[in-house]
Parts: sequence; structure tokens; C-alpha cells
Amino acid sequence: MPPLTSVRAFEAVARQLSFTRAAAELGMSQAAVSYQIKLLEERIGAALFVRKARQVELSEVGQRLAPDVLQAFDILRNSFVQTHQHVSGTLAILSLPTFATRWFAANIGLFQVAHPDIAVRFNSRVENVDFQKDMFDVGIIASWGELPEGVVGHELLRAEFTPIMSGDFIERHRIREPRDLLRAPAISPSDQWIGQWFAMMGIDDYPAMARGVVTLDTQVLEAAAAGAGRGFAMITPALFRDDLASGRLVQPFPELGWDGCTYQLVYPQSRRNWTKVKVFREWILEATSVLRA
DNA sequence: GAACAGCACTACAAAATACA
DNA sequence: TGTATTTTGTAGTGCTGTTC
Repeated sequence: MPPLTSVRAFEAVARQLSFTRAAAELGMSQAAVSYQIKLLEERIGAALFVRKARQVELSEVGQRLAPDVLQAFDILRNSFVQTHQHVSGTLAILSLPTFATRWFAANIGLFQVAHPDIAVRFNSRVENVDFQKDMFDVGIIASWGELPEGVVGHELLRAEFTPIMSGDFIERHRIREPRDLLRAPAISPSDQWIGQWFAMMGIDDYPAMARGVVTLDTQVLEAAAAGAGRGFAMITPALFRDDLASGRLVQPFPELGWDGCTYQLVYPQSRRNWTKVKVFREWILEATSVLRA
């Protein structure tokens, strides 16, 4: 086979019947196309084009070669277009449930409006995404700083926490200061954030208290239970702004705890230049800037 | 469109270095 | 000590810009 660059130049000139137009299409100079055709003609041992004043025509040899070459490039072109549409057309995202339900569900529509050419396949689960095993393009994870090798992360939101409850719960248990929570039921009482928050407030006797056995593994479930007046839960208030604004949930104390955990957008380093990943990264960093403010 | 000079890039081999 | 990886130097290739 002759060099593919030469064959590609021949295909473009045969289609355009112009060295100049072929060069513009290929992103090369006219001189380079001329050089590639000359190489091909030397290799074949015959002229492929008849040069005329201000125009070129396929020679007899060129006419014999052109149909097969054009058809072959057509097949290649279609194949690449279809592959590109398949690869770039669908963005697969795996998110933690809390972020998925509290932020994504409300905002992913805006991404679809801004980028109608990219379909989104969205899943949520409690465990972080594992790019070695999972078939997802990007993930939303909780991270304490360490990321797997070869994975890039962008901070979306600090997972700060504070006790959240219903207004009715506050009145029933007469919650006026942090210490009052010690005699009130907690949702997921073994949640380490509870002990950390109390310690931050100068209350060290929480871990000694044995209360309740129910543990809910997502903030969404804990917030639902708290909203129903079943107890107080340690929640990231930025993710429950609407519930707090409507009064369904109440944050009685302004102090926020933080153990270094952040919600992060992650993806393998090797995918950083994929169009759909780039577009999504730019969109979500902009869209979540309010949460970080 | 063709020809030519000059430049940039690439491929390859050899040498140097790191590591088990 | 053998193998893998990285660095360096060089020759060849292909491109651009210019001129005809």
C-alpha cells in the first residue's frame, strides 16, 4: 500500500477536482497536496491527473483507481462518524444518592438544554465509582483528599454538617442550645458526624450515650426522617436549601462541622480531553459555584 | 499547479539511568 | 546483572512560504 497520506490526498483531489480545494479540505497547503500526489504518481508509475490551465482532470489510470478509493473512504468516514456519535453522544454519570437527589435531579435538565446533542445516562449508589470496573464516564464521589491513581478530581462542595430537624421537633424537645440535643433522639445515632459536631461545640459526652439503633445510610433518608419529626440528623445544609427555606427542615444552630470531606467530580486522567467530559466539567463547575460560595 | 529552499517534526538508535 | 525506561543526537521526511 502507498502511504495513507498520499491516498487521502488523491481521494480529496479526485472528489474536488482541484488541488487548492482539496488542500483547504485537508487542512494542508496546496504545495503539500501537490507533493503527495507526485509521490503517489511516482509510486504507481503513471500520472493520476491531467493538468490543464486552472483545472485538473482524472487521467485514465486515475479514473480506474478513483471509484474504489472514494468508496473505501466513504465507508471509513461513515464508520468514524457513527463511532464518534456513539462515544460522544452519551455521558454516563454515577453519583452518590444524596448529591443525585438533592442537586442533580433538579439541575441536570439545564445541562440537557445547554447541550442537547449529549444524552445523559444517570445512576446513583452509595459506593464511590470504580473506573476499573464500572462503565461510567464520570462520577460524583465523597473524598477526603486521596484519589485513586490516574483519577482527576474537582471539588464541587464541602460536605459540611450541622444538626437539622423539624420545627415541631424543636418545640417538643425544647431545643434552645446544642446541649439540649443530648436528651433528644438522633437519627443514625452512630453517625460519627454527631460526635464531631458536639466535640466542636465543646460537648464531649455524646459518644457515651447509647440511644436508638436505626441507621440510615444516606442524608436524603435521614432528612426525610428528620422532617417527619423522628429526630435530628447531621446534614449538609447546602444540599437542603429548599427544605430549609420552606421551613420543612430547620437548622437551629449556625455552626458547621467539617471533617475534610468534599463532594468531587472525578474522571480518569486519560478522559480529560473527551469532548463530553470537558463540556460536562465546565458546566457542573459553573453550576455548582453557588454551592461553594 | 509546479518547483525549490528552509524549517519543524518524527522516527530511530545509542547512551544513560533506574529498578528489581 | 539483566531489563525497562528515559534522554539525547541524528538523519530523513514532510510541510510552509515564495516564486514562477
